[in-house]
Amino acid sequence: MRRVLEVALEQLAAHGFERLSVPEVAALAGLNKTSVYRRWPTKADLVREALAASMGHTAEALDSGDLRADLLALARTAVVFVESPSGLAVLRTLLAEGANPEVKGLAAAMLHQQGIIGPALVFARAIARGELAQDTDVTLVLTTLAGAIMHRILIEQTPVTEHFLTALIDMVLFGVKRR
Amino acid sequence: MRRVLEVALEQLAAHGFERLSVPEVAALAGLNKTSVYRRWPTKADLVREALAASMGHTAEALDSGDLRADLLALARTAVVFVESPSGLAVLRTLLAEGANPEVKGLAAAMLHQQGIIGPALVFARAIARGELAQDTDVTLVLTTLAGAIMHRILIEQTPVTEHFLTALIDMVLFGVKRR
DNA sequence: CTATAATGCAACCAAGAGTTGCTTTAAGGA
DNA sequence: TCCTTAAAGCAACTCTTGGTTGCATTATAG
Repeated sequence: MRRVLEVALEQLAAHGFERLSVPEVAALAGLNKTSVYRRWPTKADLVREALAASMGHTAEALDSGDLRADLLALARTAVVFVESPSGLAVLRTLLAEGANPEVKGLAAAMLHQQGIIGPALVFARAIARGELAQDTDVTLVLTTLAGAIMHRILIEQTPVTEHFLTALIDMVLFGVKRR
Repeated sequence: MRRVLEVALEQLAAHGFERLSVPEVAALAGLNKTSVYRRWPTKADLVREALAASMGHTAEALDSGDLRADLLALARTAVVFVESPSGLAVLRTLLAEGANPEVKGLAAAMLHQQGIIGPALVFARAIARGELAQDTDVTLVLTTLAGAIMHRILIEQTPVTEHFLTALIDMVLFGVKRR
């Protein structure tokens, strides 16, 4: 039974939500499709549970007293998530099927649960600490960091190295700190 | 007949390649599906022609003598493309259906034709001019700029304002120029 | 006015998602 | 060991949808 969720996740990552076929998942898991339909009446139910089962650990908030260190740690956990099957699945789905509301809520909830919120706190503290200017455009920085990482993973399809991460964060931090 | 291509493009942008239905496109265009199937035997044929018909104008290389100005101009034309129906369609499709080879070649060709190459030249000239250090990590900068813009459009689904563009480029350029 | 090409149309086929009713298997308790 | 019950299997069916085909209709041009 656990096998079904694994297969569903694989299929989701491989083909996206739309092309995912419940009967096929059942077949690949060695089950009869009726068994699967019995437990998960809709495709969304199945996918939801598969995604939920694949995470469990949320990123805890960090506070090392240094923005760079906090960001690096945050980025590392984010990358681990985004490079994981479920992370890839969520992102791909969110990007591709941004229209489909059924999917959109599902994926967005996932991203939130996964602590894509943490960063806001980290920046707030950096500003309170005086490390960043009061009027820092936090949104811009977040967009930039997240965008670069996703571009690297989804489009260039290149693994995110530690070197890339430090270079990226150093560049952006340098750019944002003195303006 | 031209109407079919327009509708196909809309549908592609709205639902992605996989969910695009030829019969539905025909209906929306006020044609009988047989007429459409006659001219474009496969979905890929239809989409290919729809995309091809929607572009035509490629970004010409820029050389204002100032990296910031060149980048801004380049980014603006890139944004125009990415925010256009065909651009959105290509990107969404490329991201979502990166697996599907049929689609992959189609989308990749489009991106290339659209001059996502230009930036390399611009940076080469900036380095030759001495505006950037010899060992500048051009790839990182490109990844960052492209990623931020795509994140903004595809995930945040917020239009790219002039203000966002200048803030982004200023931040990144500042970060990369002195290190 | 007629020949030819383009379009419409209705019927059909095939595949795949999801449903249903019933049978079989498994497991646990008396 | 047998009986009860829950879970899984299975086959048949429905319904939707993509795609095909043969033929009728319209239009265009020589």
